[in-house]
Amino acid sequence: MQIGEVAQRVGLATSAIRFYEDKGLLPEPERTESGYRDYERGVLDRIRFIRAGQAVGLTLRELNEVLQIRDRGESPCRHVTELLDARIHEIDQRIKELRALRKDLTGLRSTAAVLDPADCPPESVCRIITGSNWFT
Amino acid sequence: MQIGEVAQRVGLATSAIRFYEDKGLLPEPERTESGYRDYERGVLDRIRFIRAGQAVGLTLRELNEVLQIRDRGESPCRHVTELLDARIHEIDQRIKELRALRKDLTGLRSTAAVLDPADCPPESVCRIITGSNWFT
DNA sequence: GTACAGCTTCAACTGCGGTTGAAGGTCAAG
DNA sequence: CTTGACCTTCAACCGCAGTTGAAGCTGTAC
Repeated sequence: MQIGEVAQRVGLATSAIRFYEDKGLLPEPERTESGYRDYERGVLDRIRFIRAGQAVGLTLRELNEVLQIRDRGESPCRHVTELLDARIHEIDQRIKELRALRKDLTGLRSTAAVLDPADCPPESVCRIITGSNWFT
Repeated sequence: MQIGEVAQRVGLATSAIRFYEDKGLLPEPERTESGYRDYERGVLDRIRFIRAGQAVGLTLRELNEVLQIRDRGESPCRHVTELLDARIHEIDQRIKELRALRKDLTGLRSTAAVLDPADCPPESVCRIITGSNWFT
Protein backbone atom coordinates (compact mmCIF):
# COMPACT_ATOMS: atom_id res chain seq x y z
CA MET A 1 0.00 0.00 0.00
CA GLN A 2 1.44 3.38 -0.97
CA ILE A 3 1.44 6.38 1.30
CA GLY A 4 -1.32 8.10 -0.65
CA GLU A 5 -3.69 5.23 -0.11
CA VAL A 6 -2.87 5.07 3.59
CA ALA A 7 -3.45 8.80 3.86
CA GLN A 8 -6.76 8.58 2.07
CA ARG A 9 -7.92 5.63 4.17
CA VAL A 10 -7.22 7.29 7.51
CA GLY A 11 -8.16 10.76 6.36
CA LEU A 12 -4.79 12.42 6.74
CA ALA A 13 -2.36 14.25 4.48
CA THR A 14 0.64 12.25 3.30
CA SER A 15 2.84 14.86 4.97
CA ALA A 16 1.33 13.99 8.34
CA ILE A 17 2.17 10.32 7.88
CA ARG A 18 5.78 11.11 7.02
CA PHE A 19 5.80 13.42 10.03
CA TYR A 20 4.64 10.62 12.35
CA GLU A 21 7.34 8.37 10.96
CA ASP A 22 9.90 11.08 11.51
CA LYS A 23 8.81 11.42 15.11
CA GLY A 24 9.09 7.69 15.69
CA LEU A 25 5.36 6.98 16.00
CA LEU A 26 5.32 4.88 12.87
CA PRO A 27 8.00 2.32 11.98
CA GLU A 28 9.94 2.81 8.78
CA PRO A 29 8.01 0.85 6.17
CA GLU A 30 9.45 -1.40 3.46
CA ARG A 31 10.38 0.29 0.23
CA THR A 32 9.61 -0.69 -3.33
CA GLU A 33 12.52 -0.96 -5.77
CA SER A 34 12.01 2.64 -6.73
CA GLY A 35 12.07 3.82 -3.13
CA TYR A 36 8.35 4.30 -2.55
CA ARG A 37 7.09 3.52 0.95
CA ASP A 38 5.18 0.23 0.95
CA TYR A 39 2.89 -0.14 3.96
CA GLU A 40 1.32 -3.20 5.53
CA ARG A 41 -2.31 -3.09 6.56
CA GLY A 42 -1.30 -2.96 10.23
CA VAL A 43 -0.20 0.64 9.96
CA LEU A 44 -3.83 1.68 9.57
CA ASP A 45 -4.70 0.51 13.09
CA ARG A 46 -1.61 2.18 14.41
CA ILE A 47 -2.55 5.49 12.85
CA ARG A 48 -6.14 5.15 14.02
CA PHE A 49 -4.81 4.62 17.53
CA ILE A 50 -2.83 7.84 17.22
CA ARG A 51 -5.85 9.78 16.02
CA ALA A 52 -8.05 8.32 18.75
CA GLY A 53 -5.44 9.27 21.34
CA GLN A 54 -5.19 12.79 19.99
CA ALA A 55 -8.95 13.07 20.05
CA VAL A 56 -8.92 12.55 23.82
CA GLY A 57 -6.21 15.14 24.23
CA LEU A 58 -3.09 13.01 24.47
CA THR A 59 0.03 14.45 22.88
CA LEU A 60 2.11 12.73 20.24
CA ARG A 61 4.85 12.41 22.82
CA GLU A 62 2.54 10.52 25.18
CA LEU A 63 1.19 8.33 22.42
CA ASN A 64 4.73 7.58 21.38
CA GLU A 65 5.44 6.28 24.88
CA VAL A 66 2.43 4.00 24.66
CA LEU A 67 3.53 2.74 21.25
CA GLN A 68 7.06 2.08 22.47
CA ILE A 69 5.69 0.00 25.34
CA ARG A 70 3.56 -1.98 22.94
CA ASP A 71 6.52 -2.43 20.61
CA ARG A 72 8.54 -3.87 23.47
CA GLY A 73 5.87 -6.56 23.64
CA GLU A 74 4.40 -5.29 26.87
CA SER A 75 0.84 -4.27 27.56
CA PRO A 76 0.50 -0.49 27.88
CA CYS A 77 -2.74 -0.67 29.85
CA ARG A 78 -1.37 0.60 33.10
CA HIS A 79 0.53 3.42 31.48
CA VAL A 80 -2.58 4.37 29.52
CA THR A 81 -4.79 4.49 32.60
CA GLU A 82 -2.21 6.70 34.28
CA LEU A 83 -2.22 9.02 31.28
CA LEU A 84 -6.01 9.11 31.32
CA ASP A 85 -6.13 9.91 35.03
CA ALA A 86 -3.57 12.67 34.60
CA ARG A 87 -5.49 14.06 31.65
CA ILE A 88 -8.80 14.03 33.54
CA HIS A 89 -7.14 15.88 36.36
CA GLU A 90 -5.69 18.45 33.96
CA ILE A 91 -9.11 18.98 32.44
CA ASP A 92 -10.69 19.52 35.84
CA GLN A 93 -8.02 22.09 36.60
CA ARG A 94 -8.50 23.77 33.26
CA ILE A 95 -12.28 23.95 33.68
CA LYS A 96 -11.79 25.46 37.09
CA GLU A 97 -9.45 28.08 35.65
CA LEU A 98 -11.81 28.88 32.83
CA ARG A 99 -14.74 29.28 35.18
CA ALA A 100 -12.73 31.70 37.32
CA LEU A 101 -11.68 33.57 34.21
CA ARG A 102 -15.27 33.71 33.02
CA LYS A 103 -16.29 35.19 36.32
CA ASP A 104 -13.62 37.89 35.99
CA LEU A 105 -14.69 38.60 32.44
CA THR A 106 -18.38 38.92 33.21
CA GLY A 107 -17.37 41.20 36.08
CA LEU A 108 -15.45 43.41 33.67
CA ARG A 109 -18.32 43.20 31.23
CA SER A 110 -20.82 44.58 33.70
CA THR A 111 -18.35 47.28 34.71
CA ALA A 112 -18.21 48.18 31.05
CA ALA A 113 -21.97 48.48 30.89
CA VAL A 114 -21.94 51.06 33.68
CA LEU A 115 -18.80 52.99 32.85
CA ASP A 116 -19.00 56.18 30.84
CA PRO A 117 -16.34 56.37 28.11
CA ALA A 118 -15.95 60.03 28.91
CA ASP A 119 -14.68 59.10 32.36
CA CYS A 120 -11.95 56.95 30.94
CA PRO A 121 -8.55 58.60 31.34
CA PRO A 122 -6.35 57.96 28.31
CA GLU A 123 -3.26 57.24 30.35
CA SER A 124 -4.57 53.97 31.72
CA VAL A 125 -5.65 53.00 28.19
CA CYS A 126 -8.85 51.27 29.26
CA ARG A 127 -10.47 51.37 32.64
CA ILE A 128 -12.63 48.38 31.95
CA ILE A 129 -9.53 46.25 31.92
CA THR A 130 -7.10 48.01 34.24
CA GLY A 131 -9.68 49.36 36.64
CA SER A 132 -10.02 46.08 38.45
CA ASN A 133 -7.47 45.27 41.09
CA TRP A 134 -8.01 41.52 41.27
CA PHE A 135 -4.82 41.19 39.25
CA THR A 136 -1.35 41.17 40.89
CA MET B 1 13.98 55.59 33.33
CA GLN B 2 16.09 52.80 31.85
CA ILE B 3 14.66 49.57 30.57
CA GLY B 4 15.93 47.61 33.55
CA GLU B 5 14.03 49.77 35.98
CA VAL B 6 10.85 49.55 33.93
CA ALA B 7 11.24 45.78 33.79
CA GLN B 8 11.76 45.54 37.51
CA ARG B 9 8.80 47.82 38.25
CA VAL B 10 6.32 45.86 36.19
CA GLY B 11 7.84 42.49 36.93
CA LEU B 12 8.92 41.55 33.42
CA ALA B 13 12.19 40.67 31.73
CA THR B 14 13.82 43.41 29.68
CA SER B 15 13.56 41.14 26.68
CA ALA B 16 9.77 41.13 27.00
CA ILE B 17 9.66 44.92 26.94
CA ARG B 18 11.80 45.08 23.80
CA PHE B 19 9.54 42.41 22.36
CA TYR B 20 6.41 44.50 23.00
CA GLU B 21 8.08 47.49 21.38
CA ASP B 22 9.00 45.35 18.41
CA LYS B 23 5.39 44.23 18.05
CA GLY B 24 4.11 47.79 18.17
CA LEU B 25 2.48 47.61 21.60
CA LEU B 26 4.89 50.10 23.09
CA PRO B 27 6.00 53.29 21.32
CA GLU B 28 9.68 53.72 20.61
CA PRO B 29 11.07 55.60 23.60
CA GLU B 30 13.53 58.47 23.61
CA ARG B 31 17.19 57.54 23.62
CA THR B 32 20.02 58.84 25.74
CA GLU B 33 23.14 60.10 23.97
CA SER B 34 24.64 56.66 24.22
CA GLY B 35 21.59 55.01 22.72
CA TYR B 36 19.97 53.66 25.87
CA ARG B 37 16.16 53.59 25.93
CA ASP B 38 14.84 56.34 28.20
CA TYR B 39 11.24 55.78 29.26
CA GLU B 40 8.61 58.14 30.63
CA ARG B 41 6.51 57.07 33.58
CA GLY B 42 3.48 56.62 31.32
CA VAL B 43 4.86 53.43 29.86
CA LEU B 44 4.28 51.69 33.18
CA ASP B 45 0.50 52.07 32.89
CA ARG B 46 0.64 50.91 29.33
CA ILE B 47 2.52 47.77 30.25
CA ARG B 48 0.20 47.14 33.18
CA PHE B 49 -2.72 47.40 30.80
CA ILE B 50 -1.09 44.78 28.59
CA ARG B 51 -0.53 42.44 31.53
CA ALA B 52 -4.09 42.93 32.77
CA GLY B 53 -5.41 42.19 29.30
CA GLN B 54 -3.31 39.06 29.01
CA ALA B 55 -4.53 37.95 32.41
CA VAL B 56 -8.09 37.87 31.09
CA GLY B 57 -7.01 35.89 28.06
CA LEU B 58 -6.70 38.61 25.44
CA THR B 59 -3.90 38.16 22.92
CA LEU B 60 -1.18 40.70 22.21
CA ARG B 61 -2.74 41.19 18.81
CA GLU B 62 -6.07 42.13 20.37
CA LEU B 63 -4.47 44.38 22.94
CA ASN B 64 -2.53 46.04 20.18
CA GLU B 65 -5.81 46.89 18.46
CA VAL B 66 -7.09 48.47 21.67
CA LEU B 67 -3.89 50.46 22.08
CA GLN B 68 -4.03 51.68 18.48
CA ILE B 69 -7.56 52.93 19.04
CA ARG B 70 -6.46 54.76 22.18
CA ASP B 71 -3.46 56.18 20.34
CA ARG B 72 -5.77 57.57 17.68
CA GLY B 73 -7.39 59.54 20.49
CA GLU B 74 -10.57 57.50 20.49
CA SER B 75 -12.12 55.61 23.35
CA PRO B 76 -11.69 51.85 22.96
CA CYS B 77 -14.60 50.98 25.26
CA ARG B 78 -16.85 49.57 22.61
CA HIS B 79 -14.12 47.54 21.02
CA VAL B 80 -13.12 46.22 24.44
CA THR B 81 -16.64 45.15 25.33
CA GLU B 82 -16.84 43.34 22.01
CA LEU B 83 -13.58 41.57 22.75
CA LEU B 84 -14.85 40.62 26.20
CA ASP B 85 -18.09 39.26 24.83
CA ALA B 86 -16.26 37.25 22.22
CA ARG B 87 -13.87 35.92 24.82
CA ILE B 88 -16.70 34.92 27.17
CA HIS B 89 -18.33 33.09 24.32
CA GLU B 90 -15.10 31.29 23.48
CA ILE B 91 -14.70 30.25 27.08
CA ASP B 92 -18.22 28.86 27.21
CA GLN B 93 -17.49 26.86 24.09
CA ARG B 94 -14.21 25.64 25.48
CA ILE B 95 -15.78 24.57 28.77
CA LYS B 96 -18.43 22.69 26.85
CA GLU B 97 -15.76 20.89 24.82
CA LEU B 98 -13.76 20.05 27.90
CA ARG B 99 -16.80 18.66 29.68
CA ALA B 100 -17.57 16.44 26.70
CA LEU B 101 -13.94 15.35 26.59
CA ARG B 102 -13.99 14.61 30.28
CA LYS B 103 -17.02 12.44 29.81
CA ASP B 104 -15.24 10.49 27.07
CA LEU B 105 -12.17 10.12 29.23
CA THR B 106 -14.00 8.87 32.30
CA GLY B 107 -15.80 6.46 29.99
CA LEU B 108 -12.46 5.14 28.76
CA ARG B 109 -11.19 5.09 32.30
CA SER B 110 -13.98 2.82 33.50
CA THR B 111 -13.49 0.60 30.47
CA ALA B 112 -9.87 0.33 31.52
CA ALA B 113 -10.86 -0.76 35.00
CA VAL B 114 -12.84 -3.67 33.59
CA LEU B 115 -10.63 -4.71 30.70
CA ASP B 116 -8.13 -7.53 31.14
CA PRO B 117 -4.71 -6.66 29.64
CA ALA B 118 -4.52 -10.25 28.42
CA ASP B 119 -7.51 -9.60 26.16
CA CYS B 120 -5.78 -6.69 24.49
CA PRO B 121 -4.69 -7.60 20.97
CA PRO B 122 -1.32 -6.00 20.14
CA GLU B 123 -2.37 -4.94 16.65
CA SER B 124 -4.77 -2.29 17.86
CA VAL B 125 -2.08 -1.05 20.29
CA CYS B 126 -4.50 -0.28 23.10
CA ARG B 127 -8.09 -1.29 23.36
CA ILE B 128 -8.83 1.23 26.03
CA ILE B 129 -8.30 3.97 23.53
CA THR B 130 -9.24 2.45 20.19
CA GLY B 131 -11.96 0.17 21.51
CA SER B 132 -14.46 2.96 21.64
CA ASN B 133 -16.22 3.91 18.46
CA TRP B 134 -17.40 7.34 19.47
CA PHE B 135 -14.59 8.69 17.32
CA THR B 136 -14.84 9.17 13.56
C1' DG C 1 42.80 50.84 34.41
C1' DT C 2 39.97 47.26 35.14
C1' DA C 3 36.17 44.72 36.73
C1' DC C 4 31.34 44.30 36.51
C1' DA C 5 26.60 45.55 35.73
C1' DG C 6 23.75 47.21 32.40
C1' DC C 7 22.65 48.48 27.85
C1' DT C 8 22.61 47.77 22.39
C1' DT C 9 21.28 44.80 18.03
C1' DC C 10 20.36 40.73 15.61
C1' DA C 11 19.48 36.01 14.89
C1' DA C 12 18.10 31.76 16.42
C1' DC C 13 15.63 28.74 19.48
C1' DT C 14 11.57 26.92 22.41
C1' DG C 15 6.94 23.47 22.00
C1' DC C 16 3.16 21.81 19.34
C1' DG C 17 1.53 19.50 15.11
C1' DG C 18 2.08 19.61 11.29
C1' DT C 19 2.06 22.27 6.08
C1' DT C 20 4.33 24.15 2.01
C1' DG C 21 7.67 24.45 -1.51
C1' DA C 22 11.60 23.23 -4.40
C1' DA C 23 13.84 20.00 -7.13
C1' DG C 24 13.68 15.81 -8.79
C1' DG C 25 12.47 10.51 -9.73
C1' DT C 26 8.58 6.97 -11.19
C1' DC C 27 4.70 4.97 -13.31
C1' DA C 28 0.53 4.30 -16.16
C1' DA C 29 -2.38 6.01 -19.90
C1' DG C 30 -2.90 7.84 -24.33
C1' DC D 1 7.13 10.08 -25.86
C1' DT D 2 4.87 13.17 -23.30
C1' DT D 3 1.45 14.39 -19.85
C1' DG D 4 -0.08 14.10 -15.29
C1' DA D 5 -0.50 11.94 -10.94
C1' DC D 6 2.15 10.09 -7.60
C1' DC D 7 6.30 9.51 -5.02
C1' DT D 8 11.15 11.03 -2.87
C1' DT D 9 14.11 14.27 0.35
C1' DC D 10 15.21 18.36 2.62
C1' DA D 11 14.51 22.81 4.41
C1' DA D 12 11.73 26.45 5.73
C1' DC D 13 7.50 28.26 7.57
C1' DC D 14 2.86 28.92 10.57
C1' DG D 15 1.08 31.08 15.38
C1' DC D 16 1.99 32.20 20.08
C1' DA D 17 4.81 34.87 23.48
C1' DG D 18 8.56 35.45 24.40
C1' DT D 19 13.88 33.67 25.85
C1' DT D 20 18.73 32.93 24.95
C1' DG D 21 23.12 33.89 23.15
C1' DA D 22 26.78 36.34 20.73
C1' DA D 23 29.33 40.32 20.09
C1' DG D 24 30.00 44.73 21.41
C1' DC D 25 29.30 49.45 23.79
C1' DT D 26 28.52 52.38 28.30
C1' DG D 27 28.77 53.77 32.94
C1' DT D 28 30.34 53.56 37.51
C1' DA D 29 33.02 51.98 41.54
C1' DC D 30 37.28 50.70 43.18
